[in-house]
Amino acid sequence: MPRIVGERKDALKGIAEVFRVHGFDGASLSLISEATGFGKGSLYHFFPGGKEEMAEAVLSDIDHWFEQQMFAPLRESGRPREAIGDMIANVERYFQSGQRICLVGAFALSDVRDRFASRIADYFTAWRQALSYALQRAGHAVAHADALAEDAVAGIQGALVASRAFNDRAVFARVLAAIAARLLAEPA
Amino acid sequence: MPRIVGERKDALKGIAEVFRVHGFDGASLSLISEATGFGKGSLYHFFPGGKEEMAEAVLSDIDHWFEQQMFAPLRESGRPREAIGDMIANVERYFQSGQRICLVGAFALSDVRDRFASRIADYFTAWRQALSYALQRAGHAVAHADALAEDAVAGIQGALVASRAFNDRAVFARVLAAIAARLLAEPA
DNA sequence: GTCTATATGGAGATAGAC
DNA sequence: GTCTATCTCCATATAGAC
Repeated sequence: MPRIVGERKDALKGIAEVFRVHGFDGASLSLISEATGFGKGSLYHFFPGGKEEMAEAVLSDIDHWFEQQMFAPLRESGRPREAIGDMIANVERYFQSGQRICLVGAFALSDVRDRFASRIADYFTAWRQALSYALQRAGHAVAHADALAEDAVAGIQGALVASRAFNDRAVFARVLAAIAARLLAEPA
Repeated sequence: MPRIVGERKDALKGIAEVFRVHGFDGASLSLISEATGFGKGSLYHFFPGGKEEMAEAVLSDIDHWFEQQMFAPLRESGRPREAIGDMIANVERYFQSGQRICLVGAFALSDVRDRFASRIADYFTAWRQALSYALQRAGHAVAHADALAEDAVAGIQGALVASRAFNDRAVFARVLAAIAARLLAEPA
């Protein structure tokens, strides 16, 4: 008997989770089918382009979420220092203290990087720019703000790798705290 | 006609490269066969445990290389600040300005982490300890040295992710320079 | 829109001749 | 120690009934 009628967006969260845990290559359609509750037929109905189209949709979804929850506040807040503090707290929550990795970062490190290169670069570029702009409004010179922002965005990825490597979420907390301290230090 | 007789160690570099580029799952025996010049028969003769044993051997090889080239000098040099500077230069060279990723870091981020958890943790732990010890001899208090070392080890991984994400080796150079500046700052 | 059945290819791994 | 042939399994993707 057919399940309740669904739509494309209902599958996205489950697909994202499978890509996050198993990577693009390791994300088999069986796993995706299990995680979403949709059969292969339905999945190909929603995503005729197969896994590639699923990954595009997931990356687009993540981009949208970060834009709204992380980047826009950094760009628009009247209290830039506060917005930076909120970003750190959001990072801690979103990545679950390092227990959950960054799908975009993992793709960047893997052999599918070239296939999704522009989406990956856009995500990181938007983050760096939004953070740099907040730092500038907080009183930093442009060049210094750019450097700090780039260092922080990279540092967060490093914190994720390291906390998984050490298998210790405390590592994530400590490295993130060090990044926060650099971002929130008084402008020279 | 059979090729010149080889041995296990002749295959390691090629196998490592395939794992680095394609990840554990993406590293098919065909690719490994092509990269090493050995047929599947020979590969299974050298590594009866298949891909798993190949990965163990590669990780062990990398561990050995880093121990000799990077960790031992950090632990033993009479000029710790100089040793730290050398480490940065070695990192720049080894990872080819971010064009070459860290196999251990990539494994840590992927779903094979649990399978090789202790080797991965050992590699990062040895690095962190060796660097912290050099920082202590350079005049830092133990707690500060530990924190600086952890931040730097994580930061290098982040620099690799970011430079691939931005597809810009200048990112690697800049982030690595920022890490070096923190490591070489005068002790408080 | 959902499902089952199936096509086709390539995966990891093994056997055995040389 | 090397190779080719082969086994089995599961991958992505498709076709078509409901």
